[in-house]
Amino acid sequence: MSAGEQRGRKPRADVQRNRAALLETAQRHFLRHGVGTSLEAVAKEAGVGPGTLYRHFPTREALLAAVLQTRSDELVARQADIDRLADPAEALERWLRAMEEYFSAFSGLPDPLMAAARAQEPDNPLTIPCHILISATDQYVRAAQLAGRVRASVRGHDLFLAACSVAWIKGTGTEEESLDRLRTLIASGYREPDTQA
Amino acid sequence: MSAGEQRGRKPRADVQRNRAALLETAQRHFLRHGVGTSLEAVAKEAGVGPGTLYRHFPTREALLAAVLQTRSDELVARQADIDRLADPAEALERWLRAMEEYFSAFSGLPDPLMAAARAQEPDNPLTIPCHILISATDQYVRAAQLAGRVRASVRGHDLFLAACSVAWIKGTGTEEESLDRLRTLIASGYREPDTQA
DNA sequence: CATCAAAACGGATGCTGCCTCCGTATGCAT
DNA sequence: ATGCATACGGAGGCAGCATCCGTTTTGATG
Repeated sequence: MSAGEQRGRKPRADVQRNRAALLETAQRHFLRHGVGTSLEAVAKEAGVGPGTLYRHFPTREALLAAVLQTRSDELVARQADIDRLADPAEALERWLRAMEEYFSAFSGLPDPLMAAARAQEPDNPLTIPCHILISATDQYVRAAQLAGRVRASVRGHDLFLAACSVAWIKGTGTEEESLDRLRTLIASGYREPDTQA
Repeated sequence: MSAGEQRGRKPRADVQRNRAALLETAQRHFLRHGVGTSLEAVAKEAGVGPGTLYRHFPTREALLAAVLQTRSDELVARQADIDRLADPAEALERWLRAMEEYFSAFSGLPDPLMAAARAQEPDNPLTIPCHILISATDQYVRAAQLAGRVRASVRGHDLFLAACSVAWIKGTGTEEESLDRLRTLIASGYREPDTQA
């Protein structure tokens, strides 16, 4: 073993090419047909055989998680903006909307997400991201509670579920107006009633 | 045509037998495996061919609607009890829980339900039941609003969506404790804040 | 540059489930 | 008992999943 050698031989070029093509194609298909889209079709359009797809991504969730990585990064980026806000209540609100949009990235996404959030399946590639989101939500909730803007009984996990629900309903094709009514209802549910006046 | 004859010849015996067997078996399979269960398996276990199943119930939704009929009747029965309550706020609450239980009858039920509720697909056999439920919810909401117990901005449709959401989350295997927290949150969202004290 | 072995490819394959079509069987009326 | 409308049921075509293995590609080595 020569010094400076990093982990065996150099990764093959075709591996990276195929992985990139698969991710790109998968994203398009998830966008157009939802998370239940045909993986065979994805492989074919990416110009690889089914075997190659399954070698790169052993399960649908693995592919989904990889495609979602980009969007996770965007979410983290937004977090920086949100953290800059002075009002913790507004920060929470914005964060919830950002999460909801993330959940709505593809139709049908909330289902595998909930499955991953629930479980102690450490091998589910979506589990970690979910728990990160729940923790983050809890942070925002606590901050808003310290400012007396959110009821003390509320937990981050509750609002994670709420955001997931709204995303799920959105995915079923409900009109935006109904969604707004529901969001308002939920907001009334977690906000501390005004003590003034 | 002799008098007293009703609508052509008497319905065949095997038709009714098969229909009953299919409904019974389907209910068991929906309970055990959710609404996505294999219809072939249902047919086989009911002792009929796939063709027979599809002749009786052309789509999965049709079978689902037929199986759900029993439970719809139970819901109507409960309505009688609920209507007897003096407190309209409590009536609304009970009604929401009854609906939620109905939505949770089988895992995965909320999805086809939402699809039916949204659409102007008059041929979807679940559409009518859904709209009935929405109207009923609106009644309870209005009554509670007249008593000043529910915010004026709330619509029956909103709470229908909320109940459906909770049922959906329940179906993903979330613990009962989390569900209760969410129900509480939603209740805080639609209830008129106490003006007393 | 030629050679080699590891690594990756990809498609044939077996499986399950959906839904339809049509030759056959069944049961009601006469 | 007979006839005919009605219903049956399974074979068959299709699509998608996931795997396995013979073949090809690729980077390393001298």
